[in-house]
Amino acid sequence: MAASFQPDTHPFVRKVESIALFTLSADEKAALFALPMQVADFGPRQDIVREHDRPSQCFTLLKGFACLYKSTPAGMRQIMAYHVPGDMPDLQSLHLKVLDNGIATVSPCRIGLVQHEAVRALFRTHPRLADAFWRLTLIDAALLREWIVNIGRRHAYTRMAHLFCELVTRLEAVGLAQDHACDLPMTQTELADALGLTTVHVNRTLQELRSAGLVTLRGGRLTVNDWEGLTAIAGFDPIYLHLKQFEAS
Amino acid sequence: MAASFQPDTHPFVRKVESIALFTLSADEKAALFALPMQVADFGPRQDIVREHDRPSQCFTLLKGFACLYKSTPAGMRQIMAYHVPGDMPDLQSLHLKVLDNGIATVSPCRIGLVQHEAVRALFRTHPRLADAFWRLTLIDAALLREWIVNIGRRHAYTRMAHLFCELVTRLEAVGLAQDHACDLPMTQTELADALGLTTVHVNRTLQELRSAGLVTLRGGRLTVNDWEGLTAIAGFDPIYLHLKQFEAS
DNA sequence: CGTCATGTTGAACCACGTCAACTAGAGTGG
DNA sequence: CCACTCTAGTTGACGTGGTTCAACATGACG
Repeated sequence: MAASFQPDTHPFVRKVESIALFTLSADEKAALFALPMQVADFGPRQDIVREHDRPSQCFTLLKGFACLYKSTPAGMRQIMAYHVPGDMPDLQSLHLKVLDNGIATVSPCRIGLVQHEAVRALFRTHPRLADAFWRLTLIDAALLREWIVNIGRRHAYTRMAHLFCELVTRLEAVGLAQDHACDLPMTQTELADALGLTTVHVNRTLQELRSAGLVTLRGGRLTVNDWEGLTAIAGFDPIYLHLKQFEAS
Repeated sequence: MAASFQPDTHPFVRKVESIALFTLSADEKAALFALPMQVADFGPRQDIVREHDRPSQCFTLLKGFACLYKSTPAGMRQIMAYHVPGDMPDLQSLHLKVLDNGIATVSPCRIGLVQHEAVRALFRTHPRLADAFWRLTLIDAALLREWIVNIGRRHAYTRMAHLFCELVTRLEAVGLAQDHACDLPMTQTELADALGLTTVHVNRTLQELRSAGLVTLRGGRLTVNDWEGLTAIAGFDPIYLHLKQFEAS
């Protein structure tokens, strides 16, 4: 695995640890860390995999932001999910032969490629990890459900607020946000593709959110100035993120 | 299991068989069929499970149509998926403690309840079935991705066309549609909730599709009069359904 | 100091929503 | 067999959130 990481600071190990419903044994952690991983670097706005690919490997994001997207025949793009370090955006390819979406970088990214066969071998020696990985894919699906609600039933203003709530909460959970502020390297065009809006309208909506004193987004950095207000407007209920902190009892 | 079914005609057994990437052994089929299942009946438009439930069992749809939905604080409803006989709409609850969505019947439904523990026991004795079940949840997630694109980037006319393409294709795959015609028991209000539109606009769009000679929907029955035309307008690419027929290498 | 991507603005337009009334059928009861 | 009711579907007039197009501003970079 990447020499630059220790077992306890490796983003993917931490991610699995943070979502597993059981406490990982030292052995399981070591096995995860020992997954043979080929590191690769990508610039911003590059495809990592494309729709209709038939990959024999999957990857984990070690550094940077990536997004999952599709294009319509009419030439429009829709982003369906954002991924942050520790995520494994194409884990689904383990059981779905053909990719039904592309994955692109947002910022420059470092990824770790893992052969499907290595993952399957891991599951054979450590069956509990298969459950944890399954749960990873189920949490991703839960986010997709909330995005459908967000795009289908919220206006631009509350929709954007909700997206920011989600991103800040997720980034805080992996230590990439403090005090409701985080790096957010996407352009307004990409935000538009994620929200099902146009660039122009994203721009105006962003200004509304700013002049309402809720958030500022400039220079690739998001600052939430009024977290209470933002979550109230968005109607943000973090249950769907299935973070352990919201799932207690 | 439900006395009224034989192993080879049981909707759920057929479903698992139809999506598994391997051929089920007689033993595996028998084990699936032998899952202890408690049958229950529901009238139309009833909740089967609710958001925030913490179920210790999941269920398969034996008869009827169901939908997965969420409500916003503003009181709007968004349907995120439709489910047909053979599906297991809340399989996710096996690894996610808290449900982040409700599931309601559309038409009268018969369901088969299965304890989580029984499913886990099944996986222990038949490990390959765990892979097949995982794949089930991944296919559901693939549909969610396409719905995001549909709602985010298509206009009412093409959006509705796409939904009809999906439903007809899925229903044909389980033998519930012939000649691009099938029962579709949902009201226009429910269609609106699925498409992120209002009832009024669904009504008008439906009339447009009909007067274009593409489909007719009346009395709970959908008939596609011009399949080529409908798929062309919708830009329908069935890859995302991950049916084996479209996945052949 | 020019170039290129990204962000910003204004004015016109339209897809879709809102409101409110009306119609059609499918039970139900007398 | 008809009146009563309830739900689903239909229609029209009007309002608006978001798009479109096109111009202009800004800032990073070489």
